[in-house]
Amino acid sequence: MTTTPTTTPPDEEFLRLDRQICFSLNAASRAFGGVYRTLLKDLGLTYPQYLVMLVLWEDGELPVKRLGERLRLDSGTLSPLLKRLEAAGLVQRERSARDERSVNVRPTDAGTELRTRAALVPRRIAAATGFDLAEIEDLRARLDRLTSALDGAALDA
Amino acid sequence: MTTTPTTTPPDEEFLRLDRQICFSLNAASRAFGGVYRTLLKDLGLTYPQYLVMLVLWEDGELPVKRLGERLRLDSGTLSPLLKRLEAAGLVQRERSARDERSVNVRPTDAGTELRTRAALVPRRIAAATGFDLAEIEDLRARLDRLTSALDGAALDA
DNA sequence: CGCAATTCAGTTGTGCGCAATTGAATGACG
DNA sequence: CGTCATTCAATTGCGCACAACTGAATTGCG
Repeated sequence: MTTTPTTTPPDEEFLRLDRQICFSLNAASRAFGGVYRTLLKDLGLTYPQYLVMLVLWEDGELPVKRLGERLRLDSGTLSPLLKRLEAAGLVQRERSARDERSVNVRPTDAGTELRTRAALVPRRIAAATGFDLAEIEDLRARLDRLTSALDGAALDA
Repeated sequence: MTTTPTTTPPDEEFLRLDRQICFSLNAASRAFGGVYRTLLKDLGLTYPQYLVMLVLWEDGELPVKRLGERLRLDSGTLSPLLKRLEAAGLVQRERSARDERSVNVRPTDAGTELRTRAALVPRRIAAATGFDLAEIEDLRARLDRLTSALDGAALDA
């Protein structure tokens, strides 16, 4: 087949499933979910709950608002999630004294102790990917750039 | 700081949120979701529904099982999703005559017509990423490789 | 043929993820 | 000081995603 300049690759060509990055991205995200699910089962955490604990281990204590900013999640997701973590005895929530609209979240002792057990997770995840650290870092950088671009583009809606 | 061979980077170092590829991946996936949400609103489709239609546009008709294999989704996700697509008049479901356990799904005329309107979506998505086609293709290949590795690693659970 | 294992779609229950709304608390402004 | 807009967390409603289960249909095997 020679090139057909009058009918360059039509839009429909790009509708093929195997051409959609979003699909590959979505599939990779869910594949990660599966691996995390098995790894985190011992800790009694889901993957999003694990992300919340990561932030709390770093920051110690912070309002729900900041937590949402760091994780790109809103209160509709975080409120019930934090209640479950509180019910599990891993975090504590309390209204800020300075600003009673705000709720501060911090890990309990049990939540803090969980960190040492969680410390093994990243290495096992990295091993499951089959990528070396440089590859992972490169991919992460590309994905962050992608997210920034997409978030920027979403503003034009 | 010189190299400290006795205490190489501890596991805890990798617990930092900004070190987790999974988080970048998850964030990128949801950022895509946001862009698709606005783009697909005109078509009356959600993003997963759009993926289903992509497969149906390619294959014309196929059983739920095959649909799930191509999209990496199970019946728990697809059954209600397909019901909604059927209620919207975009697909038709019917029991296979050869094997009554199987249900074949195919686009209705309205579903097929939607394809021409959807043809504009991929280009607009590509534009939103700010990546050129080669970059997208490269990223897609890496992600697919990642998914394969993760799916393979999940089997050891 | 007859029975057991397998293969299907569908259902149920739990947990995100997000839009939209609610209602309390705060801050700005006259 | 009062009013009004803003800023919070929480709630509601809907749609995935996945595990576990159900029940019908089919296949395999003796």
